[in-house]
Amino acid sequence: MTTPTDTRCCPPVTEAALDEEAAQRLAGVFAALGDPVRLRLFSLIASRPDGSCACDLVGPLGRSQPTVSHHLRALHEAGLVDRERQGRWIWYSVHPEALLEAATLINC
Amino acid sequence: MTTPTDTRCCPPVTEAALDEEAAQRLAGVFAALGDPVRLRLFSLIASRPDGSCACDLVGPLGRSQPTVSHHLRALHEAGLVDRERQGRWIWYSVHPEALLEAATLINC
DNA sequence: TGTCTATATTGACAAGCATCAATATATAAC
DNA sequence: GTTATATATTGATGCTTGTCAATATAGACA
Repeated sequence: MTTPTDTRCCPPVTEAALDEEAAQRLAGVFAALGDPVRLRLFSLIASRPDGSCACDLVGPLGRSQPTVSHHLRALHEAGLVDRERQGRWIWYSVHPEALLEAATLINC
Repeated sequence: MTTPTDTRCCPPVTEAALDEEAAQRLAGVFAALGDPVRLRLFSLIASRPDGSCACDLVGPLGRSQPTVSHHLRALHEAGLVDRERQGRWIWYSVHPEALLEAATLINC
């Protein structure tokens, strides 16, 4: 059983100013979405219900494989995507918590 | 008379992948929120119903006046805040459209 | 006019980041 | 074992960005 609510979640930005610690954490999430290539990458993963194989993410972006891998790592470290090995492939899928907190903040 | 709805608004990220043009535009909004100082700055403005005088935004952030002015310009250029001169002071307030589109995208 | 105050701009610097080619690692299949 | 494929890491490069001190701009008021 998991906790139903994220205890770190902040109220909408219209209700209270952020403290430094929350700003640091949430800015990391927004920064991860703040690059056009990475945002498209994230949207490619999110738009497939079961996630995406990394091998399917290189072509559509017009960037080299190392660059895509670098961005996937950034999304993962920001808490936005999960990765799971499946044989020779690695499967990426949305990790909803970070996205939820970010959405809650700006959902006014 | 202004258009009542923003025709550029995108469906949630779980429904469709972004094209390059939309990714460019939305990444700009997320990038503006992707710095801790700027995110706190934005939250300070957003948490006051009538907006904030720039003069009230320098103190709480622990940054120099030029740095705060620089970040205010970044928020304004990203479409996140409006500015309005009121005598000797300049009033900043949330410009909801860009925030709405960003929130719609990640509100899953 | 001149002075005071609020805000913006300029210029410089260091740190960070997006990108790629080359290489490494890891799994699968033979 | 070897070979092939998928992904990650390393190292280098050029561009961007956050920051401040110094300066400029612009409005208010005497």
